Amino acid sequence: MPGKSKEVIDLSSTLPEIWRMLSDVERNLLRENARVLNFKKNELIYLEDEIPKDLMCLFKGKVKIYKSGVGGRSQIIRIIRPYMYFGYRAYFAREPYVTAASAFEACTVCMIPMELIETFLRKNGDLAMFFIQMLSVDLGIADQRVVNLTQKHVRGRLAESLIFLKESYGLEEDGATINIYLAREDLASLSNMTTSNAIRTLSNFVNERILAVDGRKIKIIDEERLRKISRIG
Amino acid sequence: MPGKSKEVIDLSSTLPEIWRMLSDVERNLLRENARVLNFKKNELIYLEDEIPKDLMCLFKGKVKIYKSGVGGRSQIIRIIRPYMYFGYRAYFAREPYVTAASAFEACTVCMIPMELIETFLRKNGDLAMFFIQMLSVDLGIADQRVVNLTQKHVRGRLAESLIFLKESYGLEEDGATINIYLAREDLASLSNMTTSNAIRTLSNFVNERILAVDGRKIKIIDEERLRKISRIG
DNA sequence: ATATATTTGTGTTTTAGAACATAGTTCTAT
DNA sequence: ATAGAACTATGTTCTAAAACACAAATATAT
Repeated sequence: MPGKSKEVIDLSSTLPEIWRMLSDVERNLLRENARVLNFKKNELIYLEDEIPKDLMCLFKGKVKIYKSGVGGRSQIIRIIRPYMYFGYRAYFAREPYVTAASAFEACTVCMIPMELIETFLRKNGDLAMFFIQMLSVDLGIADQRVVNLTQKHVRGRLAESLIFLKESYGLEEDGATINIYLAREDLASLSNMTTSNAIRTLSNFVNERILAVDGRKIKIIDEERLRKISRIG
Repeated sequence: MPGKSKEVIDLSSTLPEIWRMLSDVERNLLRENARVLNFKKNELIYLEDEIPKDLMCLFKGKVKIYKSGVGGRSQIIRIIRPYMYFGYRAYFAREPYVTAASAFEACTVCMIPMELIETFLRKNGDLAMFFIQMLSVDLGIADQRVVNLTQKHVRGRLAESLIFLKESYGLEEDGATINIYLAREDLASLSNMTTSNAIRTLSNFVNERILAVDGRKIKIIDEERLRKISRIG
């Protein structure tokens, strides 16, 4: 069970886009209804086929949104970093979740009832546009992803995922190590390949001096080359 | 150049969802700004990298939304049937188009300036929710599509496309012929395979008495089996 | 601390589907 | 009506990536 935190959170700084658009009355309602939950590493946040109830905002940690495909093979659809919103699409579509979400590492998530969000945005054009824009951006990314995952070869797909991880979570103090430690299996599921192929292609990149790998730590040595591999597929 | 039609269109019946949600003043504005254009078969409606300006509603005909991928290989992202809206995602995301649209067959399209739509929905929660819901449904479909196109085999992907075409455009009077005539190349681009493979797999389905094919006419003989192939991949 | 499970790494085999080649057929334009 | 282009069909070859098999290295739990 996820732990319920009772500490006081300053929503004006953690949910700035939404907070800014609300009236005082609405802000009070938000404060009263928002809950903050903690999840342990690998804990499930929501499951496929569940009924969506909350808008979620990741305060701390890393989350993967994934889908189980043909023959149980799972596929990471997107990854969430702090202060990104998630979990609202299915509610708006009036559908159960078609994806699941779980914590890559210990997480803190703010949950806000979707009913509340919907009443807010029905009266607030700016808030409505905020969600419309997020959905539109995500839909564009999904369309792009269809082409990338189906047309690029394994090297291109892995290179792309590594760059994506770097842009999402940034680098450590050394200016080279990607700031997320994934299992090879997750790297594979993000790049639509088998685990063996992720391992093999990663070793190839190391031999070609594009990366340096130490367990789950991945250092980008030659980003230019990595980007080129991603581009040409 | 697409032809500009001067005939009077009854927007209350062609754009019922939007019309219903507007005030009289807004309806007049809509009438004054909506244009109806005709496109010939294979004519381009919009192009990748263009700046999106209009919400489009297909009144007549069939439209494909596609993306050119790695090495010029093009991929159909979705297909539009009458009274579906399209062309608005990129505007909302504040991006140029990342897809192109062209007419499978002669089309009539209603164009409404996006600025107008945005001002409407900023004041109208129901209209905002209408777009939020459309985007949310489409995003769910795109997520599902990523898994289907990457994990299913050619037979599964083609079977799925055929069922999708049937559900989108329906059957002819004989209750079996899919009501759209696509080139094998388009069938391939919809199912993420090469044209040769689309042709070959289609012939296999004919040999297995799942389909009957006469040129571009495709008859579904054994829908149950087709659905099973689509399901198991 | 030690047993058990999970993850990583590598070599080998198999296969689905792309690429290529060629020919027949059906549109389309003048 | 006829030439050229585009589409459809089928056989053959080739290759990327999956599937499988087995160690070795780590992590996790008792």
